[in-house]
Amino acid sequence: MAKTHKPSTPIEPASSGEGRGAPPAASYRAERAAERRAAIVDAAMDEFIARGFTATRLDDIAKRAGVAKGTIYLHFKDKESMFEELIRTAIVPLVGRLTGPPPPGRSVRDAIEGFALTFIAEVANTRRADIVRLIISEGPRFPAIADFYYREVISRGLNGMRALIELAIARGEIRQPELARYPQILVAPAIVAVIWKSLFERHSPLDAIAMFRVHLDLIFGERSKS
Amino acid sequence: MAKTHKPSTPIEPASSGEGRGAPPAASYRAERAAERRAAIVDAAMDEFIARGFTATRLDDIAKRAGVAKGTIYLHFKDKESMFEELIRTAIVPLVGRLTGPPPPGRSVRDAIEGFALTFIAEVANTRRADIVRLIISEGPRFPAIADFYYREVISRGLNGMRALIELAIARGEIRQPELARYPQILVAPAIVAVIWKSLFERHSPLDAIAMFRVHLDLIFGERSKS
Amino acid sequence: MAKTHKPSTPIEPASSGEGRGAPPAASYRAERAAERRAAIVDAAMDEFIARGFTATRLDDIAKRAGVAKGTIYLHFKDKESMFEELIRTAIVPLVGRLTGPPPPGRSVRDAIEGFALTFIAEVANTRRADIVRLIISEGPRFPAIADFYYREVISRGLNGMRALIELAIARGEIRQPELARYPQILVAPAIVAVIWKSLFERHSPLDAIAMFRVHLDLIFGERSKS
Amino acid sequence: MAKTHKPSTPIEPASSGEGRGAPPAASYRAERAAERRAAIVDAAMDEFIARGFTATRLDDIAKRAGVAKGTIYLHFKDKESMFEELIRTAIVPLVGRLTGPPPPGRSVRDAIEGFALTFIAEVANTRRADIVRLIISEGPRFPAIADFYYREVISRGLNGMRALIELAIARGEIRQPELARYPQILVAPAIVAVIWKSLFERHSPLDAIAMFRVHLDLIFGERSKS
DNA sequence: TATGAATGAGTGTTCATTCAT
DNA sequence: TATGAATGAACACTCATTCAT
Repeated sequence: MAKTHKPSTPIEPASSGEGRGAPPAASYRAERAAERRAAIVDAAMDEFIARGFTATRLDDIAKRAGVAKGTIYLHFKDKESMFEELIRTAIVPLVGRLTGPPPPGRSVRDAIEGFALTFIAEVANTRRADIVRLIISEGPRFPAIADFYYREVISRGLNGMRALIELAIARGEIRQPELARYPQILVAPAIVAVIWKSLFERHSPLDAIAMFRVHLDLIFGERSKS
Repeated sequence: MAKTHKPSTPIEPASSGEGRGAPPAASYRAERAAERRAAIVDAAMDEFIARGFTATRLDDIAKRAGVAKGTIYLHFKDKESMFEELIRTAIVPLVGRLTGPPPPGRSVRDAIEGFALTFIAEVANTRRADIVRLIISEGPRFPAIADFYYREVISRGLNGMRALIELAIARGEIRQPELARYPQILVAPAIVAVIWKSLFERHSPLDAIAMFRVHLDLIFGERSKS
Repeated sequence: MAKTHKPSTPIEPASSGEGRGAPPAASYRAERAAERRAAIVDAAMDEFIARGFTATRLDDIAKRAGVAKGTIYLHFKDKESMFEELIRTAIVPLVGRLTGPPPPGRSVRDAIEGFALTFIAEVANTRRADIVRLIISEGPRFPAIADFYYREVISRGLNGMRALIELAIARGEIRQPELARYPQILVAPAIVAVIWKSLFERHSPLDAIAMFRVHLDLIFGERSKS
Repeated sequence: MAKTHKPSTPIEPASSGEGRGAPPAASYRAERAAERRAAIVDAAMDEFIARGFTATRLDDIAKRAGVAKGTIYLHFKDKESMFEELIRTAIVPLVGRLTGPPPPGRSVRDAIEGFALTFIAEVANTRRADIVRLIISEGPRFPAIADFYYREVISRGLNGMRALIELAIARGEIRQPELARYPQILVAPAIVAVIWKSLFERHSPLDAIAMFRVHLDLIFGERSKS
């Protein structure tokens, strides 16, 4: 009954007409609404992750969020659009952090390793891993989600990776020019780690970071020191 | 909507059995029962793949299989055991082919490449890719499936891979001894290819075989010719 | 699985055209049919008693009788007529014994006591008690059964009782002439005993015979000795 | 078909309850809920009486009660607990009236006759007779019902009767001390009357009250006048 | 005659969605 | 805005009955 985890995503209220700078006194209602919405989003995420789209009951979401069932319909048109909106808002915040900053003065390997560590720490080892699994699960039934995800995350991410790889090739860090054609190879172990966590962690724990380092050694050549 | 693929698994009738004094030659009844069962299995696989476990309706399976709803219950106890049995019988036949034969005189790379080509041809580019996705999707809700799959497929497969890697290290084909600790790296691109096919093939087709060859180049060093 | 109780009623084969004196050699089939029918009747009785008409499954009857489900339909038109026929054949044999013989030289009390002891021994303390309960249960839904039972058992039985009561009044054994108008009073404790056995025997066992003797004492006056 | 009787039991809403700050006066919602629940209880009683537990369809109950099928599940967990709860609430109110008040200054016979008249008027000649028949019918399949009924009704009722009988013996109204051991005899004709009404009233009407008076004459001796 | 696989209408139960309060 | 009782379509599963063997 008790909710112990924090909302996975910062949510902005979408219902009221008041902007950010509305008088704080009058916006009490809007704040409450935003809180409720956040609670619903958070509860829904948990339930969808645990049961998948179809098997999730709005009743359970409402109970977990501490609101009445009807309240959900004040924030979302129906179960399906709630799900789609959830997936969107859950993933977008990640993209900026992962593809955003280009490499400073460090080696490309360090940059990629930094991204990978961030990804593994913030995705593979958190509830977000299950969101990725959820996208894999429900994607085919929600073309809109697959489309959105491909457009906003996959293609951007791969382009970012490709740019890094090309830079590394130019710098001589990577000697496999073909790799630029398949940036998926670069992230494949991270994807596998995410799936592994969801399915087999209890059968045999996996040290995603160590695995990824070995993978980088394959690509960049073994590290001299460290 | 059209069913064009062949039944994914050869199924033997499990329930009927011929009457006491029946001629040992396959009786007409037993044959018919086996046919019906195969039709149900095939139809169920299609539906489960298309909709996931919960959203699949037995009515649709029956309609697609061309039998009455009640007939399903002559072959399976309930929806859940049907699903579990399907997953099992769909995957097991693969394992033998993929882990079975140890490398003859060829190089380890050739052996692995052979396996990978088989895997990609028979899984990534067929309906079985969706079965893998189904396992990823429903695994967490069907611990029995995750258990079975880990025991029968994953651990065996990884052990096979590890043995090959160690052989390659001994022979000097691979220079990264750490790779033996993470055989997952070896197969990661194949997994990613499977997922890609299910979700993004229509956004951007992926040449799984070419990708895997680049991956092998990373591991074994670039091929001189070919 | 094993059937240990004996068939509750002697059943005559009703299907073949052969009379009783048919050549014993040629009647093997008829005998087998009669056996099967008896097994079905017996199994059906058990199941109907245990579950009532609607909740009884023909599958269970067939299994218990050791025949195939279809075989039942060779002997009975459908579930409903099977039930009605069962009730009829189960009750009729009793009527003769209970109302049949008029009192010889003994006192009326002894005659009634003899009947009552027979009834209690052969009904209240056997499976037949449950048949009575079954009639009470299903009677309203099977008017044909209530009609039949009233005609063949109740009215005859009450008339027999009434005759006995009037005889006892004429002889001075009973001093309550009104009793002849309500022969039900005479048998009421036996009915109550039957119901009690079915419902409350495990809560508090009831000595039906002793109770009935006390009841007879009320009617005939206390017995001088015993 | 027409529903003319009043709901058999005053029911209080068990599930809804008024919101936190709701006025303590019975809210409109709570009233409506109680009404609906009463309608369901009433309709269910009718259907169960007419068809027995298994043959009764929730669809019919809902239709008769004028509610949707799902509404039933707002008040009862499932068909079985609905049935058990119905039986309980249908019987309990009777017990108080029947066993409650000990005899004032009147003769024991008058007290018992008073009880019997009440019982016959309120049970044998009303729908409650069918409830008794229902208990007889379904008791063996619902041990919880038989247990409850034995505990709350039978054992209390018999104890009450026994106390009355012993009082009558002490006062010299009854000369059969053995009767105290079988209070069932006292009520047997009432039970028989109840069953008779359900099964054979249309074949031959029974004047339960007159019959019971004759029975009392047997026990207490014939009444001087009347 | 006997079988039991196959059928499909029927039933209990669930749950997304609505709407009076 | 928030509620949660009410709805009713939908679905898993059952079982009396049929019929090809």
